[in-house]
Amino acid sequence: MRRIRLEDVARHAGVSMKTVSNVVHDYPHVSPRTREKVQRALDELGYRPNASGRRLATGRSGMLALAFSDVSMPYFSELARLVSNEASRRGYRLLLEQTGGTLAGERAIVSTMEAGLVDGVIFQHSVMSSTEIAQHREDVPLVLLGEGHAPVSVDHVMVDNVAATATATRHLIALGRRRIGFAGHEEESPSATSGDRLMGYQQALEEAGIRVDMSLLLPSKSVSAHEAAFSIGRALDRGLRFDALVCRDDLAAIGALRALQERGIDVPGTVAVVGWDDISMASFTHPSLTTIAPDTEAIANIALDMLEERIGGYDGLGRHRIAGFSLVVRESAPASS
Amino acid sequence: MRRIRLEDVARHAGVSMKTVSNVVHDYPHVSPRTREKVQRALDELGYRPNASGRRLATGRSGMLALAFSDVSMPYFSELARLVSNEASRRGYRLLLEQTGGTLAGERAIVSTMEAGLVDGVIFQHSVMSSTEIAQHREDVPLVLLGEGHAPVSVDHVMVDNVAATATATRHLIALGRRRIGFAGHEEESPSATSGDRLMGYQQALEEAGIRVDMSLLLPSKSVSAHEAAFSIGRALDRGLRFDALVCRDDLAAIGALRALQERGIDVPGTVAVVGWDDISMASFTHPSLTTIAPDTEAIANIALDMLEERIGGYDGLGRHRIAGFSLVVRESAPASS
DNA sequence: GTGAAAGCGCTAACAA
DNA sequence: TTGTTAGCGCTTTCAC
Repeated sequence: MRRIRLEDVARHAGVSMKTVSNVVHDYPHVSPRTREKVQRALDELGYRPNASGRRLATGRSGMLALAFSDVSMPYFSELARLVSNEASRRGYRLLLEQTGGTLAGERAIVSTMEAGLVDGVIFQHSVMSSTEIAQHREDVPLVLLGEGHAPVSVDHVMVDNVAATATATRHLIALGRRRIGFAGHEEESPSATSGDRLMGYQQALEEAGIRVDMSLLLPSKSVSAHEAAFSIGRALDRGLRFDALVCRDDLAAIGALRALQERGIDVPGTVAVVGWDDISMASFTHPSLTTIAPDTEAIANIALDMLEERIGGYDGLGRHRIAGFSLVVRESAPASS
Repeated sequence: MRRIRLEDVARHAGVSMKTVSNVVHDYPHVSPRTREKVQRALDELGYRPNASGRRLATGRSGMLALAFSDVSMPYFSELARLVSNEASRRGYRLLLEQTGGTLAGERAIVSTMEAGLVDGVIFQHSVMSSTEIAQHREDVPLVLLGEGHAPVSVDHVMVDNVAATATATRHLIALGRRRIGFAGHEEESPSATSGDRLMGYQQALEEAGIRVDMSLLLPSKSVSAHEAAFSIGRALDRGLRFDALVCRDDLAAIGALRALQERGIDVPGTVAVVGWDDISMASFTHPSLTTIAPDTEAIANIALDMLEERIGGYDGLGRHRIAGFSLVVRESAPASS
């Protein structure tokens, strides 16, 4: 059984394709009689519009791509949920692209993307230089997410990671902690995200007159709970001591909790821990995590707003927007009371 | 600057569109000279094929849809990662669709999907009847994931939830536990998944001659760590006692750990807990979770295999495939030693 | 080995 | 208000 086309419906109803198209699209100027007649034909034949045809004719695909390293990471999956919901509210479908966090993966996304596949791209890059991204991407509307310097030509939304991490660090200082470590950043070539967070950490320490002790920097082989637990555990076993830990993200914090608990070290009694992201699991760890909650809803909305403006033809310079954050105080680093 | 089309390249190279197309697609029968000439034109003009055009001509979109309730749930996001990777390995892009776990949401996915948008759909439904899905979907290749009875016409891949949950329950029995509860299923109208798991739980108890005590069934308002923690906590506060808990999924188990810890109840000493899914967080809870690990890689692969066969024209009856599982023993319900 | 031309299904400008 | 028609960019017979 062949697919039903617009033309079939037109013939069946005894009208032109244009009229059928009008009915399908709920155009105002159709006489009730015609409309009804066409509607009946539509129903009888079970017409389903063909997306490719429409796309070719309009030049719009109705799809957006969301690209980042790995959906299975809670921060990204929670972001994907928001972006997907908001995109479908705005009439777009969402294409998911994973880069694996590698340069090759990010390059593949950027260069492979065929013209006309998607109307716009939201891309959280981590290794590729944003200038390189901008070059390849002059043809498709693009919004960059996350840290790093965006080139002037490209829209960008981020959270002030430096300020946020400083806030978290100050919270620990207010708790009376002095030997405050930082954990979970990449061992070699830290990402822009890690860089900013380290900077905020350092800033808050210096502000309080605490010297930054390099031995309290505990990077891990990769950004994951597992590797963080491993490297923090190893440091503890070597005899390193600290009374608080600022973690690169909640996964690292969860790894930290694990490493500390395995060694019978009390959290937050002996070591207070703060995370970053406020993934939903953060309320359910034991103890629950004090963490930075970026305003992901704002991120999703701003990104989509800017993308829609670009799709709509806006062609100005790249905009640079900041989304908010807040410190969510839970058990792993309670209020100083 | 206008987009470069195939025709532009053809004119520039002084050949026909067909020849350019041949070069683009690496067709064998092109003379080296022509090939080189065309390639040069391609490079000079910076040609990028237009996806919509190709799609319309070939009838293939190169896209698959993956639909389920909510990407932010760890089981789904981890599944999405696998499916996305495997799909792109096979040359497909992945469209993400969230149903919100509601009937309306599932219906929207199924009926809204325009023809030609995707070449196939992988759908983990939870409320919609599979017969209804099958009806709406005669035009697009479809593979159903998860529990529930699939209609004969539709391909389906699932894990034997009854057997798996029975295995988990037997593990608790072998540990000497006798008052074994079940937690985290939906309060009203349990999903097929919850139903199967409850059945496996019951089966194992009966096998061991343990009477099923209805008061040990602890449903929650919705499937989430939060609601599970709430309803388990409330039961404990009412004085209910048990020595083990089979949880509907890892999120429920994480909620259970939380509720138990808040009340100072030792896990696994006083209460042993098992989960379902083996989400990556399961290794990092405190104590880490003993859980059922479905073979999600197999699920992803089998689903994609079947989908590709359908796309390739296979038109037989629906196949019904079973993916494996294993019990991963961790701290929350250790080996009986 | 290469070219010409007829679609794929839909939209939109222009007529009527 | 409705119809006609020329594309959108690519693929693919079928000649040459």
